Amino acid sequence: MTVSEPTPLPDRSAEPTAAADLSLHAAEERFIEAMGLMHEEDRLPRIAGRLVGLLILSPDPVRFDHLAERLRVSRASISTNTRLLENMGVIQRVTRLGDRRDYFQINQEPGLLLRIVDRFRARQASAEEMKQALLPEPGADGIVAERLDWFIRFYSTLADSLNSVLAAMASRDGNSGPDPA
Amino acid sequence: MTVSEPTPLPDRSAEPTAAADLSLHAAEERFIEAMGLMHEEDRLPRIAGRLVGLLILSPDPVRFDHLAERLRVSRASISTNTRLLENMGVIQRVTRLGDRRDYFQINQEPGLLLRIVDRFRARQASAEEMKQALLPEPGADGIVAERLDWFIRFYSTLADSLNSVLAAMASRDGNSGPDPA
DNA sequence: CGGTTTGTTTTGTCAAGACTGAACACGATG
DNA sequence: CATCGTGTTCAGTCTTGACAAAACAAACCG
Repeated sequence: MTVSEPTPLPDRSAEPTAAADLSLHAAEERFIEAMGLMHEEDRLPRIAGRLVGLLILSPDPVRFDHLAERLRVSRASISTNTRLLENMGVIQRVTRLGDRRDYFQINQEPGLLLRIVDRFRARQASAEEMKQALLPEPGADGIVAERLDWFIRFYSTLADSLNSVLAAMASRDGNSGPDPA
Repeated sequence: MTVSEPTPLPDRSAEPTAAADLSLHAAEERFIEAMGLMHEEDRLPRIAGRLVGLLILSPDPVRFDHLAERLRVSRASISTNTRLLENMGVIQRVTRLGDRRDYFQINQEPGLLLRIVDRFRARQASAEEMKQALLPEPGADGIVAERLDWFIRFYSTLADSLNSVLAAMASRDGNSGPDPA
């Protein structure tokens, strides 16, 4: 017999507070959906974004199958997207002695942001390459070179300032060690 | 009408094999394709990005049908995407007395960048809303609130610094008005 | 061993949307 | 008027990628 659920009772494995644990408040759902949409803008699967949202809101690591339940998606999707986020350094897989299930928690958020910096740098680099290629032909158009300069300056300044924001926040995080409650 | 060459050559304006005018150097093509990819990341059609790339490299306004030729796409696509970019304020349609064709030139680039700021602000707002909704329940988890704070602070700082970069570059641009050649 | 739990990979379906050719609108022009 | 030149809109095709179900793998248990 496959996964049989004849019992309508929520007698989950060991959680008496299961109801409070699995259901999501309206505001939480809104936040999670918003995160889904946001990450979709960044060309990540919507489920990946929802995963990030859910994990941000979860103080403790969340079990693999609970992720599937709470987001109401297939385990396959959870597997794919957790691995994706793990490789990007956005979330972290944690395990426990004597427990062969996987848990996940959010990382202190650099992953996604470094990605943004990379994108800016790529744009800068592309304009720089173009500028180089333009040099041999000086005659035609100073205006094009000017535009490329603007482009380069903008994206490099942007990437730099983003980096410094990141650094500042990282250092400020240093003191706020998560005290064991 | 701005003649692009000092015309030591006979008029070959209608010649499709006009090497200098219509064909793109390898570096130009690379740049244009890179711009296509970049804008695709920002959920704009690839052709729109190529259009931006081509117009950045074009000192003078480019004719509608030349856009289609040089990018080797249909006129329909040019129509759709030029209008899209026009509405976003990225490019500008210009016309000439006694000439019923449309020409296009790149704008001094604010359009796309303000868009980025908006996205950051949206993320900040979403986290702020969640933080508010979290307040009534003080008991559970200071760590979640901490994470949301981090999120909020990051994106607000980011949007601010981006804005100031934009402002700085705009003021430095003051001299480089669109000069009549 | 067979069976169970847990996560992964594969395969197929479906939707979104980019792009095109064709039809269209509309002014200019002979 | 018929026709051309110019750009727009519509309808259809085709690609891409997210997602789920099912098959699979591997560790564990009896």
